[in-house]
Amino acid sequence: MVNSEARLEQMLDRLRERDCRITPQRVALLRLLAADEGHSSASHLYEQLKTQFPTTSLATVYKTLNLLKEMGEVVEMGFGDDDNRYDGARPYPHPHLICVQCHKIVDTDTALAASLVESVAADSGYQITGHRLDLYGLCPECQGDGPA
Amino acid sequence: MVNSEARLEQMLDRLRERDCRITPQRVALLRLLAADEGHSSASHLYEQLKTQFPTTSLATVYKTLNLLKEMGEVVEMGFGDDDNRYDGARPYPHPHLICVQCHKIVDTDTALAASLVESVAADSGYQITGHRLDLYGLCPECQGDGPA
DNA sequence: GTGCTTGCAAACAGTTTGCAGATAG
DNA sequence: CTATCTGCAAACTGTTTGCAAGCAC
Repeated sequence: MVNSEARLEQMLDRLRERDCRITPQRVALLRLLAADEGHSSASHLYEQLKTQFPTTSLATVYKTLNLLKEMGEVVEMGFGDDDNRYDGARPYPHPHLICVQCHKIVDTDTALAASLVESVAADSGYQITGHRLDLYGLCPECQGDGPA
Repeated sequence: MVNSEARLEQMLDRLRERDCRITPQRVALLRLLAADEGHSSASHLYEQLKTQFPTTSLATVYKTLNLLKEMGEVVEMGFGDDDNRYDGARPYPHPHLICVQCHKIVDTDTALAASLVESVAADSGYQITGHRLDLYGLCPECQGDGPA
């Protein structure tokens, strides 16, 4: 797990590089993202921010999120049915484990992902630039609980 | 590539099993899905259907798509930014190659996907029920074309 | 002081739902 | 004949945009 304060500083630096203003709202949002409070959705992040900035709006959250996404500092994960989730702690492709019951999203890492990408790239002639790997299943806690 | 007529019949049988009515609109939609006209979106399928059924509506497309999804005969792929795509030719998890330029989606198969899933499952303690693997890149045709 | 940022509200797009008439079985 | 399906229109939800006031620099 990366140090979330270091990650926060890193994102702030990237914002400064781009001559973006460092507002308290942005710092608070970046802190949430850097701490990886569990691949939150925009509205979840908004709820958390409201405790510190009661007048903040979802639009601001989305604007900042889009800015970070453009900068490549945050990865947006879209699902058809659910709202999008944002991964700011580790903004590079890595497999996600998604619990189908509690909807928790966990990061993983495996060298196999890279070899899989290479192998498919070689077979297909595609020039691979990125990927997304989501594994759906029951997390250990939910296996004990039995179905809802 | 599977035989799309056979796949069509298979889907029709599954509908009959469930005592669902076989309407001309449904047959036409299933035919499009079975032929795998390139992981179409709902509105693309709708456009194609309109040439045969000028009065058809998007709602009907969605209703049938949701029915098939429930039955597990079609896989819905959601993206945050784009509309959802539907894969009816091969309704089981397999890696997709997605061209970042022409947005074409191609099916692939690799044994590595299965070993990757097993490996992560073993490491994590998750009971994996499904997965989704999308590789983004430039397809061979678009590599030649250069950037837009 | 300048102009980027905020936050409100309204606009937007894709998807879903309700319902009356049509139709498969 | 009856229950399901169709197709229209309206509702819904998550996301984006426009704009005036506020604030970082």
